[in-house]
Amino acid sequence: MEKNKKRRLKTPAQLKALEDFYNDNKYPTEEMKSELADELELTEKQISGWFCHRRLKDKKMLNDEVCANGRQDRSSGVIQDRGSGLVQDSCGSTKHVHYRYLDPKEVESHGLYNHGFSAADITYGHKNHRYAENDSATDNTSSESSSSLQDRLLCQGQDPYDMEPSSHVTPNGSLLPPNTKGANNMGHKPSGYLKVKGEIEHAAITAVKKQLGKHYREDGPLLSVEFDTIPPEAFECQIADLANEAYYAANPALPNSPEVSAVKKQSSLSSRYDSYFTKISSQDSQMVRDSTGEASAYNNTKNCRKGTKHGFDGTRYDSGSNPSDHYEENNLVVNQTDSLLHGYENSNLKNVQRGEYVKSKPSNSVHKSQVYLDTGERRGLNKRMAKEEKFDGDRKIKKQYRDPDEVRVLTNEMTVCCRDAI
DNA sequence: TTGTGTTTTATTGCCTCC
DNA sequence: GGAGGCAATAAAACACAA
Repeated sequence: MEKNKKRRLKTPAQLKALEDFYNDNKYPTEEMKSELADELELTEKQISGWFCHRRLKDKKMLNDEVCANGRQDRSSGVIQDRGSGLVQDSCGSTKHVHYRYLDPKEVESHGLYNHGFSAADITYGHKNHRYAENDSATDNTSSESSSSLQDRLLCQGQDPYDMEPSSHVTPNGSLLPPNTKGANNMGHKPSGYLKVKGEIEHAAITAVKKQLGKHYREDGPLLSVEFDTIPPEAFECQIADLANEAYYAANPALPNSPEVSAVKKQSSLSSRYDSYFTKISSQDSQMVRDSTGEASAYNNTKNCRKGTKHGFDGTRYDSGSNPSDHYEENNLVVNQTDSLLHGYENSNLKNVQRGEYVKSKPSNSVHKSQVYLDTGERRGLNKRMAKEEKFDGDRKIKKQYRDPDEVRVLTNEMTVCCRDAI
């Protein structure tokens, strides 16, 4: 007690090691803690405490982000619809509400269908603050596999906010329970009826709505209504096909779209690319020297995370040096300038598949960083974020002017590896 | 330099699970 | 009942504006 009377700050090296370890495993075992304690010359108690507080911090940031995002969605007129049943009251506090107050039709009429699954949902977990980014650079195998948010993020493929209906719908169309793990990670744990209504039913409604596409009509029947068996010739109407074509043309990423098979093919491949690019980018951030020959000084934990972003920058360079390679494979026309300006979004293949949506609504991750930095709500965080943003920005500039040969090398590496993956 | 706000660390109590 | 985790709290350390 006497010794610990005055708390001691962890050294940067200790923090780095702890963060690294935390990114790999949020819940270390006794042996791990012991090893870590030995390595870092700390007590197991300190290690346990640090991990405990670190988890709390993650959780807190997660909640903050949910609130911030909720406010933003609200201000843009979009009702919260993330399968969690979250809405916000007039004070901005987050609440779980009974579903009867959240009419799916009303949700749709507010543009959920057209915009609700935009980048906001896809990149919702893509935190902008420092710890969130960190997690994106590692394979999170922990029990929470949360975000950090998990975000959690691009390379994890397990975004707690990623409520892609496809993950809830089996090939035969039956609905599976949503990823409750992800729901738990939201930091809001409704119980009993609300839990069922909020997590399962809403995800089901969302999935059905997405499958129905424009055929989901405001004046249509309730989703729970059972119908008589439809005669086999019922779907032979050409008008329906025409309608489908028109709609699919505008929404190539819809599950029912004729292009969906191609997109799906890309999807499975993309996820592999995503994870590989993450690894590459992680290595990239550690190994690649910039054009000035200056060794990268960013190979600490934080910047491994940032490496994820830059990893996508790498893919962006790839697509930039040969614009046709990347996007044409997806049968999507993406403005090259746009891809450079919004490279992070567009280079995320998940988002590319939803290019229309991404373009229709700015990325939430971008929004969030702006909100945080502009409003000054979180002063301390903002200060640090601003510093890191600046740091990151400088780095971006450096990377943008990196020797193209290096980019080419990376591109080739990726190509080879992707070929292997195939 | 000082006051204030934020972050980090340590402690404690409660809860859940085995 | 013990172990581990979570949440609340206190206080030191830190950052920054006036």
